[in-house]
Amino acid sequence: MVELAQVVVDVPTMQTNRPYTYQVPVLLEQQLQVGTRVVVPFGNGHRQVQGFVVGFTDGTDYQGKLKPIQAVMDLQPVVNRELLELSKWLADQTYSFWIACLYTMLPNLLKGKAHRIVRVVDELAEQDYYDLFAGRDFRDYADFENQPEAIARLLKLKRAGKVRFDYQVENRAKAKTITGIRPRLDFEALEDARTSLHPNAHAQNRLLSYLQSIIGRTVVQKQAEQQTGISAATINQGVKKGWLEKVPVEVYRTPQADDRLPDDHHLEAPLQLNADQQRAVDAIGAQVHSRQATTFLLQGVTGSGKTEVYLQAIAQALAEGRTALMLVPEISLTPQIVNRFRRRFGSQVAVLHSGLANGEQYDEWRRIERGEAKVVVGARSAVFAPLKQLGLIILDEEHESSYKQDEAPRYHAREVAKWRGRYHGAPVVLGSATPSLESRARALKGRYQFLRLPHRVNRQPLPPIQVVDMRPEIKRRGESNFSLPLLTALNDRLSRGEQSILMLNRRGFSSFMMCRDCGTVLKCPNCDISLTLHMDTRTMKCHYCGHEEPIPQVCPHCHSRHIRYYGTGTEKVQAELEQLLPQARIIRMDVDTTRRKGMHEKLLRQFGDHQADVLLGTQMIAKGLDFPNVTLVGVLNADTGLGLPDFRASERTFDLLSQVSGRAGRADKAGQVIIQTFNPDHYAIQDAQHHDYDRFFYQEMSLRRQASYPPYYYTVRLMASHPEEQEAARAMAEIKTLLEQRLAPQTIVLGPTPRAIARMKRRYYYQIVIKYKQDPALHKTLQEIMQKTQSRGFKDVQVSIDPDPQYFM
DNA sequence: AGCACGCCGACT
DNA sequence: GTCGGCGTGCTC
Repeated sequence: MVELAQVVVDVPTMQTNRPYTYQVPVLLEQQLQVGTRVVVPFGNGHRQVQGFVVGFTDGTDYQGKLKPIQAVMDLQPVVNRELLELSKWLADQTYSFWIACLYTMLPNLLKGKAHRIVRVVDELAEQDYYDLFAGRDFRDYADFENQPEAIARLLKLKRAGKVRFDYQVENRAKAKTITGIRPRLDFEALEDARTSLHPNAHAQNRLLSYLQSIIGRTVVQKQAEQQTGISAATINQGVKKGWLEKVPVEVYRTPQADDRLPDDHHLEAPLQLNADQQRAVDAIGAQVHSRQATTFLLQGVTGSGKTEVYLQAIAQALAEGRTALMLVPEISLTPQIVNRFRRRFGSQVAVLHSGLANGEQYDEWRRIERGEAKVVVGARSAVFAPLKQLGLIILDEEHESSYKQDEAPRYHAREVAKWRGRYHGAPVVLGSATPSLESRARALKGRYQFLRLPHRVNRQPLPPIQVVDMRPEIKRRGESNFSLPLLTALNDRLSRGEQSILMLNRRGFSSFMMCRDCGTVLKCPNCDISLTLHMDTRTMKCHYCGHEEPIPQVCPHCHSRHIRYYGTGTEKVQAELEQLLPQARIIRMDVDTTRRKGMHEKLLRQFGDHQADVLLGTQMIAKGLDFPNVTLVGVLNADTGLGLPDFRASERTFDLLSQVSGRAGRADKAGQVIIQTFNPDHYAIQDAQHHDYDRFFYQEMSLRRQASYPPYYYTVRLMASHPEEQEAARAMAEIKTLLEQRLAPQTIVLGPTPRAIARMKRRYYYQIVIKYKQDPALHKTLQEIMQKTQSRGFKDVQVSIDPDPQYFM
């Protein structure tokens, strides 16, 4: 009985979203395993694609002739049984392609690159040969991109049988190697060589005795040269004479390890815990020990020592011979936490996030896969780290929306973590100072085990928060981003040599160009949204599609010269601040100043070294920063997020304000927080002012209950887009009819409505929001919709389904 | 996705 | 008549 392989191919469409059956050539039988990548022929012609072996079978219903697998790309499976199962579950839960889920779990380099090669197979006309192939007999098809005439000529030649298209899947995953040297002779033979040397050949003599000292070992050539002073030239001579050979040595591309970190023999000792921390560590440790997949909610105020609880719980998992996963929202923003883990656990720590270079990402992944790294610190996608024997999973700042991926597959790391916890019998700890309403509600219901750290470790009170009503300020002093109290406080810090952080809440706000005569706002030609002014590049940019154009001198509509920019951008605030406080040194941090790799860390280091007095930035500065010299935190516009049409607007505002407040007075100096707002009476702002999470929680819960929103209801968002607005609307109307036929009567279907940004990238968007408590028909119906929208009735309609969406705009 | 097949209008 | 446009269906 011949075994056949089931392969999921890299063709992300609904029609091909299932395994295909292939023959296994005898030569490949040994290497082929479930979870290895393969190259398979697919479709007509000579097309080949990458695929994953997901199983073996001995028969198939398929009537046609089975094709053989062409090549095996991996010596070892790249997806183990757990992750294969997880990928299947993920595809089902998020209504996405299995192949897309597999790639999401793996480092980028494991996505093969498909090359189309155009090969000359028959005599060509002189002109064609010269123009298209420049004297060679093959070219990469990609070279002809953006040359439609050339492509047309190639297709013609193909039809005439003069050229052929070949396919090649390139395996981009390669280990980095450096040169090592290894003796080829034994001690006596090297000794013989030495005695027959010319007496003047001192260098070679030294080389030979060095080789004698490293018999049976391989040494990195660079190291050998440094240690012994022997030159590369001498080593090359030795190779020629057959004394030694050069061999490639595999090395890991390790991401920015801080050189001040200790080696594994001088690791930092655990800190003394207070009673609350100890109780938390004990509770988690007990579940690690008994392998219970309990979910904990660890709610601790800023500065309550959550991280130390994590570290000690992880140490327990390691002591039990298990591994641990630590997730943080945006790791590139928190280098401090990575360093803290490295100081405690040394080289057992691997770091995994999308900011790494592909090579680094791949190498960290392999260290984990091989069991060399036992603790993984990483962002969202690190939840798929191939750790075996997982003993503990931690999600810090569990309320952060960045744990939800906002493109397909739209998974939430929290749910994946719980799945893996169940698989391994590992507890999951959700940590936050301001838990999501969903998590806190589950903790109260007993679905999660609730742990609290109500006290700060240093026993310092939380900093006082002053709320400044901007309405009278504006009346008194005119348009300004700075109220008098804030300005006074800034001046005060400046004279005392202390530092300040200023945050501009830019959500839903940016600087746009408007004509003062006719009111025309400069808009993106592809999207239904105004263009944003970027002074650094002196262009107008669309934040949605990337469209860019020069800053207009006159209004494109009425040709008036009175075209100005409005809105509050960080640049504009910086300019105003420079005028008000000319002596202050300011560092601005936003998407523009941190675009370049490493700029983030650089700016933060500069601020930490007190090379500036004020750090001015957007949301990105709110998280995890810990600068002892910062005693003032100002929020310039606390409420720009409140007006958004999103039921989580208040929650986000409360989280953000609580978060930034924690940045002031972390060490022995007392801190102060000033929040400027036009809504001083809003409960989100008031409760943040009084550090009162509970009050906010109950208030917000009652609103959610009234409006039937999470955590009382679950939500799903469906989106459809089409280049023609009516087509998008029509498709959605049809989907709505289907939903109403199938779903339970208690389920609420809202819409279809045009999205807040109705047009993006030349497509019109409509959405439907489903709210439900329990609906046995929902899952099947949504799958049916994904199928149905492939048919001709939905030509050019793109439909996406977002379970538990984080944003509704 | 990428390709072949097949139907239709526009051209040497 | 044939060339090439695009809509349709299939890929183990």
